[in-house]
Amino acid sequence: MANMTDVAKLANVSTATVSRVIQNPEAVKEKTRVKVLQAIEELNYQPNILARYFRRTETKTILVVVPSIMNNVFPQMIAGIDLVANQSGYKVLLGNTYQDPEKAYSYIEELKQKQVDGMILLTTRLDNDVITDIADRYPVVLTSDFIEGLNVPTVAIDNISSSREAVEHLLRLGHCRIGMITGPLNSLLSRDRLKGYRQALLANDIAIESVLIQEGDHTYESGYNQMNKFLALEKPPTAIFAANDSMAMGAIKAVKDQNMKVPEDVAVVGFDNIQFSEIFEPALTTIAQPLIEMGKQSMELLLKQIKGDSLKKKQLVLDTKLIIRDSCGSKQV
Amino acid sequence: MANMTDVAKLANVSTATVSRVIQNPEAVKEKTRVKVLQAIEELNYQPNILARYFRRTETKTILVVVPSIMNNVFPQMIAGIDLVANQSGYKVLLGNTYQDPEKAYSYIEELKQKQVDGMILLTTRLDNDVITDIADRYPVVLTSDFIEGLNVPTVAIDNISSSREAVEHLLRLGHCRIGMITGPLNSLLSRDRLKGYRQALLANDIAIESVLIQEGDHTYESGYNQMNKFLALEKPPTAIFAANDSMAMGAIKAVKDQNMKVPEDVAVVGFDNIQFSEIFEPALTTIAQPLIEMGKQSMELLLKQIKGDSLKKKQLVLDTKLIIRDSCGSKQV
DNA sequence: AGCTAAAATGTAATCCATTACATTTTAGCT
DNA sequence: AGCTAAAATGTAATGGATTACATTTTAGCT
Repeated sequence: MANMTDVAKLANVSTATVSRVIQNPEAVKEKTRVKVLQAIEELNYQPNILARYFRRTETKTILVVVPSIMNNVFPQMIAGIDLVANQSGYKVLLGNTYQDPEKAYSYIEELKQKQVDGMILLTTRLDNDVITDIADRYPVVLTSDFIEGLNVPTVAIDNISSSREAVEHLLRLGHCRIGMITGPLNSLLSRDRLKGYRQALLANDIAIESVLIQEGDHTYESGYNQMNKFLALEKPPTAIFAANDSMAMGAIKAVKDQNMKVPEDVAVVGFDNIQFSEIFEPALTTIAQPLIEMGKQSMELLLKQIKGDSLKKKQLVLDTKLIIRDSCGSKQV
Repeated sequence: MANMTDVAKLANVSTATVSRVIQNPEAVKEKTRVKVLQAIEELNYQPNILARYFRRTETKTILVVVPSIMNNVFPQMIAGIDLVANQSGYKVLLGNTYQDPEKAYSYIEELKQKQVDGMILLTTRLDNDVITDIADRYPVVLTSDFIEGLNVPTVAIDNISSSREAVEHLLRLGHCRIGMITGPLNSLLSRDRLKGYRQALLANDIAIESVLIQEGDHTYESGYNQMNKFLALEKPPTAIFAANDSMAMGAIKAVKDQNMKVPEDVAVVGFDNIQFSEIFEPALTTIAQPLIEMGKQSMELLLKQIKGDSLKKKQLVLDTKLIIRDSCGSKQV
């Protein structure tokens, strides 16, 4: 494999000139440029990227840390990230944590060791201090989990108001006994969605009943199981807000298995708008997150940091949208 | 940031010794090792990985080329790859092609430039010659698309016999007018699944009718549309083999929309066993691909190549499994 | 032609770990 | 003690692009 020196010799110039032809062609006279280009062609020269990375201490690679790529929402976010990254000449490294904070910390090491130019955290269970610390020192974007009080670049949705909107939709349809199946409450995101539920009820003078709040774990099965608890109640709820679509589907399945109907007997609203929620029967009424857009914006925000631009807006909150389909039985908004 | 020379000075040894302590500790006397380790500790030294990569011409990174990460089957394969890669100290770079061969070629460049140590292609539209060529020169694994006649390391399933099995299942249930919705026939995978369908019918002395074969594009919508064509036939098929689960679901939806029932009026069998096929109603009878396992095995195969081991078996064909659920209306095997 | 500023090019240091080869130290033996 | 083989350590070259700084060339002007 030919190196830069070979090219320089053949073209009868210095390596500096060859380098300039590659990096910054306008800085080289037309005539020399052509000469160098010919030499490159003739030797079939390709710059050694590893040498460049080493010299420049940059890798044109960013790391996306994700709890599990098999989870429905992440591939879309990653697709958005990848799209922008590609346009800007960056590569995307995948970091599965398998929910293990240990793993997450190991990815931070990669950032410290400059193996990557930046990092996007799609949700996290890391210590706030740690996040603040590395975000201070390296390009980092937090996506999806907005952590109040943290001054870290973030792209998120407003989980509280979105949940409120979902519940308000049920209220508007006349439901006043509304149950909620939450996500794991050790995560802020889950607590926020619960908070939105509470706010909506309170604003409508409906008392919060703790029997109407069940904690799930975002799986279809947990939605099924928690719904069964609701149905076993003396006075079951007439509507359910599930903190994500998988649980909503599980809940609906439980209703069906009791020979009852959705939305006639129980209305269900979900959250996420995963691909399948449209195909599911009844088609799920749900809160749509702009997943791809979130990915894109995260990458944009990261790029700005990498370039060293000062960020006017560090925290982006994107709009969600209530998608009305069939699981709540309403045609109007 | 301290470098190796700093450590060497502090520990009063040469950089060679420091390097050995890191790479090959047994080669260093206990006493010196401790001394060096202390110096490393004291200076908070971390080796410059980029320098190492450069020097060694290896990056401990592999590239996974995927048409679109948003497609249902790929995240699972990637998860399998990632698992094994992690265990072996490799990182996974994501290469979305967005179905664009141009993009795929650009990823091959990364391989050539030694930006990655190896590459796993999850399906591809690349020229056979190109694949053979780079597989000759670099560690490469082809996953999912088994290309006959190509002597390239491959992990795949037997699409032909799996499809045959799916159709035989329908035959066993007494169907003799069986339609097929294929994938895009410019892909070998799709043609193989069609071939299996043909073989099953022929083996049972049933003539192939071209009206009973419709080409879809793997989307839910195409399944829906092609099914409608079948239903418009004078003598519609009583059973359908869809080349993937999404199309199977679309087909079922079309049947339902005509106020007919699955499996009573039309039996449907799919392919892939995506997560959702279990939740879908009726739960899909389908061919399960061992996606995670395929990912794992691909990575193992790649690792062997990277290590330079000779491959006893270059081509792995993993078993699929017919998962009988409700969409064909059978309880027996 | 002669001068100057700007443009183009060259020189050589730099980034830092790795490793082939050379040298020194150690251990085991008579 | 003296010898040898083995173990441990050191020396210094190497990988290849980048770039600050120095030098040369060019263009534009009087």
